[in-house]
Amino acid sequence: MIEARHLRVLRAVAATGSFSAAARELGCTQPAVSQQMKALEGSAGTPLLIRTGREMRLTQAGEVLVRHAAGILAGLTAAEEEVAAIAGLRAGRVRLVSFPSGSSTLVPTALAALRAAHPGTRVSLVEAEPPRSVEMLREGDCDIALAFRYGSGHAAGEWDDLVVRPLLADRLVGLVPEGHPLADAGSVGIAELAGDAWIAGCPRCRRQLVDVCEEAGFAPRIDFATDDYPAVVGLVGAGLGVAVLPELAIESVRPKGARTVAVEPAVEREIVALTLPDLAQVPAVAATLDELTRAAARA
Amino acid sequence: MIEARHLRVLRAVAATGSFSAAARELGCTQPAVSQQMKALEGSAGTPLLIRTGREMRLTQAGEVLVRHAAGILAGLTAAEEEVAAIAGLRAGRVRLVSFPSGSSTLVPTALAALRAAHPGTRVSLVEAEPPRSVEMLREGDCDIALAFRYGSGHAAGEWDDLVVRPLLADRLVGLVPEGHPLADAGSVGIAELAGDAWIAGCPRCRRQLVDVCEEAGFAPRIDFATDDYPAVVGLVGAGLGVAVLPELAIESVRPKGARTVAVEPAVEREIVALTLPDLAQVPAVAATLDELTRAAARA
DNA sequence: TCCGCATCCAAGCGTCGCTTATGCTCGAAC
DNA sequence: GTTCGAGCATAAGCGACGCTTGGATGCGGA
Repeated sequence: MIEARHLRVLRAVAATGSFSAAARELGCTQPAVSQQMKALEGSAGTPLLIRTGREMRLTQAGEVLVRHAAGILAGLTAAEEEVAAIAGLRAGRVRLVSFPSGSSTLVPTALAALRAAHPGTRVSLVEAEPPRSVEMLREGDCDIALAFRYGSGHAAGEWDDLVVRPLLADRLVGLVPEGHPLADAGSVGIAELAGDAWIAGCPRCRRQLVDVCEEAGFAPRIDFATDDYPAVVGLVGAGLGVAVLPELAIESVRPKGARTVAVEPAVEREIVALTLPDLAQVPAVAATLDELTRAAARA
Repeated sequence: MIEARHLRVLRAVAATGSFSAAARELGCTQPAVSQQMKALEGSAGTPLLIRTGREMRLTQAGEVLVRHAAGILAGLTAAEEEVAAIAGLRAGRVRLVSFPSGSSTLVPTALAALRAAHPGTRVSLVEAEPPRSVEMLREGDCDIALAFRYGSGHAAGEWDDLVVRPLLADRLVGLVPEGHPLADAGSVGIAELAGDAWIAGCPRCRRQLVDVCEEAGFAPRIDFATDDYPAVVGLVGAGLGVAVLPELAIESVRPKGARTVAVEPAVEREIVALTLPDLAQVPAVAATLDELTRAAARA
């Protein structure tokens, strides 16, 4: 097995024509060079250098090795540089999966900051709801999954094998049509909306809604359910019902004909970024996580 | 510094998807693979593998390294094979320098045998007399020099720094024209030719002739001198004088009009093959030396 | 003939890398 | 639910490798 280290020394010897000069160039002692060349000749099975008096010449086999050394060492340094570029955030790719309301608020902010700090890193964004996004993460189809969970109702240990980076707590707010009796109330109890028609969000949010209402002593009459939050806002604005939905989800929606009210008891969902333990050590992934955290802090 | 050995292991891990399987393939233990991968990740500065449950996947940096590993390892094995071909006499080149009478007798026999035994080795042949041939050897312009020396008259230690492979002892024979009084003598003393005209050979042989004659008590009258031995034979055959010359030199010459006689005292020149100590270890050079020795033994 | 330069050689020592042995986790089968 | 097998990580021990230091040798130039 020829070692690349030996080829590097051989090249230096061939270039300088002397063991001592090669040692100076390589920053080691002359016996080290001498020993490495002896070792290389041993693994080559034939002499590579002929020491005739003062000068040092290559044998045919030595010339062959020096010729190959150029390509091999070039390949090695190219590999090192490419890896160093990834490690140093001058290159690299992160595959991010986010739920819809996250990808319209947190993600753009974080990616803009990431682009400014490390222009070489590329981020691809795909939208998926949990648990699909977590599944993708476990299967290696993405590097970071933005997900959310409600304080209650999520199985403990669900993400125990993952790195969970909390980003922010997203409060649920009520949304009622203008003209609704409670439209101008600063805060409403959830039970006060027991008689209204409801418009629910995504399946997990709908389940959460049902749980909260049940605790308040009633079962909501759900007339519509859609995971398209702008559509929810539109339905409420059209007077078709009331809704509770995450603050983040309506941040980028103009609530035309609808009014937001605080609801009691206060309910929050926790928005987190998930990744695999090993991926958290990857520089580009870590940097993206940091920018997501920073974007959440600014929100 | 990324080591080729690590890349080989990484490639095996990527191919098999498991440390244990890679260890089996590489013929070592699983902890060895584990440690090598940890070392490689250390020198790369970023994770290369993600261990998620059962399966093992590559990170982007890992993919980069595996991609480069193909070229680097291919280059290494190509270099190893080419050197092994030289070491194993399936390739290689020997530059041979010979004096003229050697190149017409010993050399063809040896090279034919070498070609038969190792068809891959190529030999180039150039003619030069010593000391020019020895000079070429020292300057790296050839690998083997065929030379000769007389038992007396050569400086001791002249070739002390060289490898001297004795090939054969070449006896000097006398050559007289047909019709010469001694043409039918089985053996003649050199002094009996004191009154004849002489035809000398190459400068060194001429010097040797003068020395021998001086010891016999006379100075030869040299009418012609040429290093072209067939010409010497021709001159003697034309009755222009007598000569002593190496047996080998006339072996391939038809002595037309001349007769060979043994001379007393017997004089021999020693034909040797010279090479540099390091070159003697080169397989193709060593094989050529061996074939020269064998050819000399058959002569 | 002396001196400088370069290589080789031997000894000492630190480090590296492999192996063996052990613990742990995960996934599958019963 | 429990057991079993496979695979990875870690620690200890040990052998070998490779570097450095110091000295000897040899060649070439002044």
